[in-house]
Amino acid sequence: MRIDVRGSLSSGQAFLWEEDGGMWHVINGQDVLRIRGDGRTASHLGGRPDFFRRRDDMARILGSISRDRDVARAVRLSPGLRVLDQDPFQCLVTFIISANSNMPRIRSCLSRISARMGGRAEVGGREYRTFPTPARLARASPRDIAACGAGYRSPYVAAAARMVERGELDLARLRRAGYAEARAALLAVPGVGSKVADCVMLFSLCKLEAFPIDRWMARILGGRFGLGRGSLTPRQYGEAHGRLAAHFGPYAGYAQQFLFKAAGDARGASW
DNA sequence: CCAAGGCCTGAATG
DNA sequence: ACATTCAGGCCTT
Repeated sequence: MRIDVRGSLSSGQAFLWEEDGGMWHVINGQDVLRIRGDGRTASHLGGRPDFFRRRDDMARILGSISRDRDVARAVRLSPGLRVLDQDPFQCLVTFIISANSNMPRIRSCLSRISARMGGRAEVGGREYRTFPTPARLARASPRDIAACGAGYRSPYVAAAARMVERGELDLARLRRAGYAEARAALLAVPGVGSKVADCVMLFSLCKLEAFPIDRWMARILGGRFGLGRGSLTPRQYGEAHGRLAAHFGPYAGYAQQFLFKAAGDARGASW
């Protein structure tokens, strides 16, 4: 199945990207990815990032998660949707900032952080600002970060950058760790709760069983899984996550992404 | 562990 | 025009 580049980029996983003459340019950490319409990806840094997780066995994954009727329908609606494999530090900062916010503001805040603190990269005759390194962001004060529009999340972002810079949070190692270990390590970061941890794990740490339950997902699955309307307490989140992981299986994160995309499309979301 | 309240900020609503 | 409300939660009491 052909990868749906636009749909995947605009499904709430990534925010620093733009379409440019039939191509997409994505800021992924210190890298700038040039993505063609068919999903073929070139790295400015010269590595071989698997941004669209092409190594995943999609037939197996779709077969597994499509045992659920709602997921099967969502897959039929957006068969080219993919879970992205993003730069972990950028992803961590992104979802700390996402708390109690909305997509346009998340994007504008991240854009300013890159514009003011990111490196420069010339790609296709245009200059891009990449995402700041942990070291660079660790040097920034909460005021600097607040000036980018992060609001009360600013000290969390500063603290997270310092933890990564000092090696107290080893994101590269967590990519190879199990779900429980990665989750525990992330929850030790200020500004990171269950939901943000699941986002970081699914979108940048290869934990395909992670199933972020945000306000949207709570509404989408509310009746079926007894999630109720209000916000989930940590205990409720844990119990719900257990039920969802058991129901959707080892690729529950993919299921979540298809459900989220379908619900967003249904209400005519403009992102 | 649970509940309630507060929180930057800005677009959308009344 | 001006005041609430609400938004992909989390932290503190």
